[in-house]
Amino acid sequence: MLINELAKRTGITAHTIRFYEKSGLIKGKRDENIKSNNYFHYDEETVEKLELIVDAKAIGYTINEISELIDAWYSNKFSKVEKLAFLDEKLISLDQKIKDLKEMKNLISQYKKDVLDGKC
Amino acid sequence: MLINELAKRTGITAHTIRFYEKSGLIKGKRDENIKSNNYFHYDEETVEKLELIVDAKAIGYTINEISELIDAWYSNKFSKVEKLAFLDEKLISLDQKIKDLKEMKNLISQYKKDVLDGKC
DNA sequence: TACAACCAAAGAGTGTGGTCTATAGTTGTA
DNA sequence: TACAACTATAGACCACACTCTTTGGTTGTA
Repeated sequence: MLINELAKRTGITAHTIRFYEKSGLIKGKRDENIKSNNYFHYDEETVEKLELIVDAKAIGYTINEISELIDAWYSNKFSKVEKLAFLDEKLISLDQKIKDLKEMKNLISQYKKDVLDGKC
Repeated sequence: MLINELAKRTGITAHTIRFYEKSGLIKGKRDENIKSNNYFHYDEETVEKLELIVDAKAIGYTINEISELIDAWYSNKFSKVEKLAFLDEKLISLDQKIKDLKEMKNLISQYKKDVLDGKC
């Protein structure tokens, strides 16, 4: 699959995909049989990764965090134990974020009460 | 209270406080009795606002969103109905964010299972 | 009165995450 | 074979949220 098909399938522009490639989040391969061009070819795993990137960005993960997450999942850079430790860390910080969001909900609910009571 | 005391109390640098002031999030007042200088003076409300800013930033709110939130709470720019509508909107988007975070938790838990099962 | 610590305002610089432009080459269809 | 549509690379540009520097002045303590 070439970059334009990948872009269509994921809804991410070719530009941004190239940016992610440059940032090390994904990796296309050249086809060695084709010498007339230098095009990148992408596989299904890349589609999965881009979907993960979209989700992770939505919750505020940085490119760097996403890169680590992809490594924990797809690469063999880390041992089983290291991968599990990293993923546990992510789960804990997600719980913290959820807690923070709930606190903000309480705060805003309090604001609402005060507005209703004409306190401001 | 002058800027340095405000900085100490909130843990935000004077520089950043001036940046927030320039961005319209907070407003110091000049003391009209003092003509030898042009220093800003801050009240307790500003401390509250800065604490709100810290919390809101932690959950990923932009300066602009925080500015709107402060207006919804402290200013008289908006009617009661407008304030309530705005705050309800914020509550809904917070719920969405919590949902997104929970989805990411599920995803990462699945990754953990796969790592445990030696699937990657 | 020297001087460190403080203050304001303007503007330059930084890092992140894109987004766009320019250039140059390749491919597929009419 | 003309030409639209595709590709890569490099680098410019953007908004955001700071962060730091410069300049010039004020205040409080020894």
